[in-house]
Amino acid sequence: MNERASGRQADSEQQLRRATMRDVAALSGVSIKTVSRVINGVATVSDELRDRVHKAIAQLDFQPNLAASSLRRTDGATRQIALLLEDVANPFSATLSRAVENVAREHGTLVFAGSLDEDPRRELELVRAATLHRVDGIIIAPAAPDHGYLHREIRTGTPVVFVDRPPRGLAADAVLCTNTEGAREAVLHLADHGHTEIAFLGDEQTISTVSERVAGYRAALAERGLPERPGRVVRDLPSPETAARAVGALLDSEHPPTALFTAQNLVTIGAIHALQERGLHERIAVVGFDDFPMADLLVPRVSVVAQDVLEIGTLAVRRLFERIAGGGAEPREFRVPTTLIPRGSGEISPPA
Amino acid sequence: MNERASGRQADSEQQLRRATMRDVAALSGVSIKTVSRVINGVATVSDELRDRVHKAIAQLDFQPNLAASSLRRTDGATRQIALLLEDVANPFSATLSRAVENVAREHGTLVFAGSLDEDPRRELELVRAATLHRVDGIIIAPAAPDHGYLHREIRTGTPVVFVDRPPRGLAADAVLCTNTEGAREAVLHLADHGHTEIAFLGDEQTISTVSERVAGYRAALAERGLPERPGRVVRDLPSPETAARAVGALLDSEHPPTALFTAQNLVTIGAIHALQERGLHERIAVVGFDDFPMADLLVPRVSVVAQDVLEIGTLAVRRLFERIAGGGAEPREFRVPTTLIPRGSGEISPPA
DNA sequence: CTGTTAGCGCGTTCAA
DNA sequence: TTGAACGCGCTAACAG
Repeated sequence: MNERASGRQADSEQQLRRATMRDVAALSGVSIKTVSRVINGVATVSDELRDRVHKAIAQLDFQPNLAASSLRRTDGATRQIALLLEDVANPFSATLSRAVENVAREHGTLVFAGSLDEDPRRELELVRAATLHRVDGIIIAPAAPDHGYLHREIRTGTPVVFVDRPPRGLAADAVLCTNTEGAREAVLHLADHGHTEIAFLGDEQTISTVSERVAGYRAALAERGLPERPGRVVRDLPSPETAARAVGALLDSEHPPTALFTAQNLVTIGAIHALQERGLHERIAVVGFDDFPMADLLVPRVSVVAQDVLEIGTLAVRRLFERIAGGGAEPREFRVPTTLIPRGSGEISPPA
Repeated sequence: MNERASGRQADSEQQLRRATMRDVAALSGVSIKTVSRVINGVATVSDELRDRVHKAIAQLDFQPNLAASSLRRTDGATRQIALLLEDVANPFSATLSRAVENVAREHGTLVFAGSLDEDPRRELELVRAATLHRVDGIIIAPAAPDHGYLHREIRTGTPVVFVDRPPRGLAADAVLCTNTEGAREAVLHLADHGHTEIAFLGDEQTISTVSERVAGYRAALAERGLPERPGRVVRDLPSPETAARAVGALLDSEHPPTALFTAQNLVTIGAIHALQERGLHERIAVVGFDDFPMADLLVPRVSVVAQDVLEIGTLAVRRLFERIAGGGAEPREFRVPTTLIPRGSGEISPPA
């Protein structure tokens, strides 16, 4: 009765049964409910009983079963949230993950991390897995084109906060960066260093993100009275390799640009590769959207418009916990400002 | 009865109660147990009842409560594991995290990710949190100096697999890389390019990791009949800044090295910074332990001994699921081989 | 301040 | 093939 019929042990030792509240109650000679009170820090327990219970807990190494507890509890909180990102291995997602963990820790809650890989089906799967586990809330950098399906989760008490990309077909909180303003600032920066021939290179992850950045690019050109030449806006570059090829094509065109605004991380990296291969990395100006590790070790150092990823994550998770606590405010969109970091590549002048 | 007294809704709509098996049973006119059988794919249910149940499930959007289920089921599996890493935001941890997620997904289980920050107390906290949630298993890149406290968890049925660093004071599975052989190969590589004055720079995260790498360094020197000059082994470099200073000191010393073996990521980056500042990055050879993003965009490209992080993570998580399934084999240490990647910085010859 | 009863949502046991 | 009773570990509502 103190062991289980299982082959799980690593050696020949018997597998131990975990102590329950009943065991603690029996050992300390109180009722199970008194143990519960002690565990939950309810004040109405005499010092003597509390001591006895604590001793029994220590002796048995009792660890309360959180799942059983939240099953019974009125608020039903499970003290776990889900964080669904593009890919936990990329620096943006990884940093976001850390920010969320830091705040979740203050709330005594654990974080499920999952990768969507830009796959809407994967998004559905992971959201479903999260609700099966009855997470207290979800933070999501979405891949799906429509999020109406989340309405049901929100209505049944699982708040959802979007990061990086806004919800579609659903009213929900979102924490985004200032895509348009950031892109505009980058392109103005290039223009102010004398460039009139500036190309835009972007990926196609989310139409909203890319289109906001294109809008910023165009706004900057318009502000400086620069024309947008045909073929200067290249999108749909899913990898550094395709980005490198696109840069090659631009440079080989009739009117090659003298500056590049690369609207995403991997695109920036691909562009730098292409420029290095042609020996043009000291002649063509580059400003990238999103900072990346090592950007200040390259030659030239890479100027970027940086997102404050920690701030985005922190805002998102704080908002989520407000919702979990019962905040019934209207859904809101938060915008975290970007910062231009001049390091060298964006300050290259055009050829005289 | 179909709503809850809670302020959680985002707008003025009523909060919905989640459907339970009881609701499904009532709507489809069968017993709760039959619903349970359908959910769990037990064959002994007539087609007609199964259909009725499926319809009711769809109509009510019923999602079984995994926690309640595992509370009752014999194996007690919760379909969640914990992954405790140095810092989910660093590339090594992030890649490991992705490998674990990929395999966990095949097993229908979610992954809690947590950061230890080299803090033993944090390790205890997170392991405790994981057991409170009754995770099915734990993968850990440990920070604590002793892991005896985990013996109890393993005995109560929570298997633990170590990654990157071995357990101490505990017999448990571990997946590590070939630190000694990798370091040896790096230093032999430098020696074979003509270097006789090779310095070792390392951090101090784990004595075992660093000391294995030092052992490899010394083995290589011995094999080539090279003496180890005093002061050539520098450890305890926690950051790129301290590493950069250490490189400066070495270069200013009486017998400056002509090649550096940097035994950890951040140390490598700090060393490159220092060399760049002195304009020596094309003259002093460098081989780093651990690959890092952008290593092939720097000038010169950085030669490294790379760990196969995906393989380490995959092995670890596979082993964990074997344990969860009840594999009672002896604890084992797996070693994943490293790979030397020559890119330029390690092939610089010493001055004639 | 303490204990008793009931039941969260579900799987198991066993009888029909 | 189906269902009733029971209990997993815990907390809520009430009684004393």
